[in-house]
Amino acid sequence: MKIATWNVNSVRARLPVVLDWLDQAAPDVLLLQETKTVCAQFPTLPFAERGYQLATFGEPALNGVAIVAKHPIEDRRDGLPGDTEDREARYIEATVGDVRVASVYVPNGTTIGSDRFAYKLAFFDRLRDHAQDLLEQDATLVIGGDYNVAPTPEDVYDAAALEGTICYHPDERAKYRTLLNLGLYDGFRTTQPRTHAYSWWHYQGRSFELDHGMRIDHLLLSPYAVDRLDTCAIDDQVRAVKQPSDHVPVWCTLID
DNA sequence: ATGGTGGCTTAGCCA
Repeated sequence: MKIATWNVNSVRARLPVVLDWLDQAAPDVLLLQETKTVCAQFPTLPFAERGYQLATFGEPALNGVAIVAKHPIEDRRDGLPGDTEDREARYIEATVGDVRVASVYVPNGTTIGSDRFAYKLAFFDRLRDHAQDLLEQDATLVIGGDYNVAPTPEDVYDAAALEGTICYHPDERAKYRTLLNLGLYDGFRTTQPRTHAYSWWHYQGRSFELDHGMRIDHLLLSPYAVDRLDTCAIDDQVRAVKQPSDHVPVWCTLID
């Protein structure tokens, strides 16, 4: 089973790029973030024409997550528990085949010390608590998404320069590590322990040409899932297409 | 360099 995650930065603006990649890569499951649309405006037809089913969770203009799958999407849940006031569409989870999958869009945090940064750290606590519940049910679990955290110095283009800045602040890295400490595995690091690779490059300047990127999109796997992990890779060539997302797909294959 | 780029929605926010 091939499972991918991709922050597309608007599914409507990115539709041709997403469909091209889908036709080439043919994943069984694609976990989308930043769809930036209400569900009624989600372009469902081109996915259906390709034999994919959809579960979408959106809001106007911002955020938005979705699960795209070749097989039936069952027992979905929209949103992360732990804060009834939180209306942002950042989490969707469902069962596809014998795997529980989730698409998560962790808040960016904007500025260190801001309200948005506090929301980001609190979101990580809620994600950790919920993942713990799923692990206690012995789920074969894959949580893919834009975590907006580069975990280690190997995951940023200039660790010294970026230390303490958004997406590479020690408080964020500590929150990300609490997920690993539950017993979740970073699929990319498990299969490629020392590869420097990025999943996001800023739109500004010549970030991609200079390879000034960060690895902030991750597939986290439960023990039963990582037992079946075969390959994990980042499709960085997708950043070079016309009108790209600032993120590229990250995918893994699980042995059936 | 308080800029730079992009999307949504329409000038300001969020990333």
